[in-house]
Amino acid sequence: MSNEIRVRFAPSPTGYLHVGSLRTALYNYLYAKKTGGKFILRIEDTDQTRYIEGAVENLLNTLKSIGLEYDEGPEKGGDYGPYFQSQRTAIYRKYANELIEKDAAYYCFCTPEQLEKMRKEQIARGIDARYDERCRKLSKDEIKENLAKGKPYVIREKLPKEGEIVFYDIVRDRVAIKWETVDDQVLIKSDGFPTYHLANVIDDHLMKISHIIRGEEWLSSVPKHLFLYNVFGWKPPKMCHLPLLLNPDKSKLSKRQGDVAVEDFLAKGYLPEALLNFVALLGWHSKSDEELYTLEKLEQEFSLKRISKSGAVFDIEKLNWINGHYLRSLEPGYIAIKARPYFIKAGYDISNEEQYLKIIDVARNRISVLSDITKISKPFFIEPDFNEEDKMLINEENSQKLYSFWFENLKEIETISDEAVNNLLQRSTEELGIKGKDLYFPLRLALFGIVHGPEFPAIINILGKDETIKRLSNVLDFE
RNA sequence: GUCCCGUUCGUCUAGUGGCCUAGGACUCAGGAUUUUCAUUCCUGCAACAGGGGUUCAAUUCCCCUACGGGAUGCCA
Repeated sequence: MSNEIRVRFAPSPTGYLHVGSLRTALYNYLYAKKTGGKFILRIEDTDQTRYIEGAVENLLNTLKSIGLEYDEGPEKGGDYGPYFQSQRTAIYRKYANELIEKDAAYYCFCTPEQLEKMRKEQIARGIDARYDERCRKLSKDEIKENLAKGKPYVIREKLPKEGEIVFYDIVRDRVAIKWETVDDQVLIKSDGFPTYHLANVIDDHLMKISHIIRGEEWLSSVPKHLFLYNVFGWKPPKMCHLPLLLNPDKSKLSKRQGDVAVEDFLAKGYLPEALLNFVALLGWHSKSDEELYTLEKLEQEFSLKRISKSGAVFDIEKLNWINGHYLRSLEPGYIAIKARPYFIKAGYDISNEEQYLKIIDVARNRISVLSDITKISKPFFIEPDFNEEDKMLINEENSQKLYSFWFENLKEIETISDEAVNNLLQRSTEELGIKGKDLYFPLRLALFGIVHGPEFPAIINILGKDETIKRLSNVLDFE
C-alpha cells in the first residue's frame, strides 16, 4: 500500500489553464495510468491577493473538456481532503508551529517595505539581493515583545548555511545546491496563509504523494522543501522536473507571444485529442518514431525515463498538422458535434442533419482548425458573389452553353444523385464537347463561387436540386 | 550579479564510444495522384555550439568557454 503511486497536479487558479500546466497535468495523469496509481488534483489557492472569481470553476471545466479525469480532488473528494489549500490553513499553522518549536523556523517582523528597501540597497551596492537574516538573530525576549505588541510577522525557514544538499531528480539525475545560496524562505505569510513552499510539502506528505512531477522552475526550490521533509522526519517523494515550454524566441512560454490558455485553443477549434497528442510530444518521445497518439496509447507508452532535459518550443505549425489529422480521421459524427457551435455562431442553417453531415465530411478535409469550418463551407449557405474575373469566365460562350444545358437537364431529373450528376457531366462532354477544366471551372464557379474546391457531385448533392437550379439561373444571361 | 539547469536540422526529437554517409516528424521546395483545391504518396533541403582532453575510435565520456533558460518574492 505504501508503494502505491500517487501523483498530483497542483495548479493555482489564475483564471485559465496554461498549456504548460496542461502538459504537466498530462504527464502526471499518464504516469498514474501507466502504473495503476492515482491522479490527484489539488488547488493551490493560497495567494489571497491573486484571487480571481470563477477561476476554479474555469479550471475544472477546462480539465473536464480536455478529458483528463482525476481520481481525487475538488468536487470528487477523496480520503485526503480538503483538496483546496485555502481550506487547510489550520493544518499548515500547526506544522509551522512545530517548526518553530524545533528551531527550524523563526518569526520575522520585517515589513515588505523594509525588505524592498534592503533589496534596492543591496543591488545598488552590487551585492546579492537576499534576505539579511536580521530577524533570525532576534532574542527570545525581542520576539515575545513583538508578538505581544501584535506586530505583523511571517514565519521563515531556518535553513543551514553551510555545505550543500544533493538530491536526485528523475530527469536531471544528480543535482547539488549549496546552502549558502538559498534564502530563508517565508513559510507563513503575514495574512496567515502559507506560501507554496510550506503548503506543498505538507500536502504532498499528507496526501501520500509518491512522485512530484512539475515544471523545472521549481528545481531550485527543492532544497527549501527537502529541508522541511527532513525536519519532520518525512520521506520525500521522488522528484521529476519537467523541461519548460518555450516561446519561439526560447523564453518561457507566456501570453503576449500568442495563446497559452487551453480554453483559447479549444475555442479556436483545436480538438482535445490533438492538444493532448501535441503537448505530450513536447518533452517526451517514445522509442518508436510514432507521433500520433491517442490518450489510451499514451497511457501505455508513457515513461518518465524518456522525458527530455531541454526546453521545448511550442510550435503551432505542428499543432495545426496534428489537429488537421484528427479532424480528418475522427468519427464524422463527433466532428459534427464539435463543429456545430461555429455554424450556429455564423448563423448558418444546419437544421437538415443529413445535409449538415455531408458538409462536415467535405469541409473537415480542408481545414486544420475547426473554427475555419464555417469559412470553408460558406458557399454551401450563401450564394456566390462574383468579381470581374469571375464574370468574364461566366460570360464566356462555353460557360453559357454549359449553364443552359445543365439548367434544362437538371429540371428533368427527379432526385439528385452522384450518379445522375456524373451522367450529366459525361453528357456535357459528349454533347457539348466540353471537358476537363473548361467543364468543371465554370460550373464550380457558378455553384460554389470559386473554381477550386470540393468534388463536383458533392457540391450539387449538398446544395440540392432547387438551390442548384437557382444558382444556375443566376448566371444564365449574366450581365 | 549569484546559484541551478540545459545545448543534435528553423522547430519537436531519435541515437550510440565504432552500426552515423547522424534517423523520424512538422515546416519549406519539387514531383506523382486528383477536373481543380484539399488529402495521400514519393523525393529533396537542413543539425551533433566552440575548444581542449581521455581513447585505437567521440555526436556519445571529462574539463573549459560561449550561448540559452530558470531561480533569486509575504506569486505559484
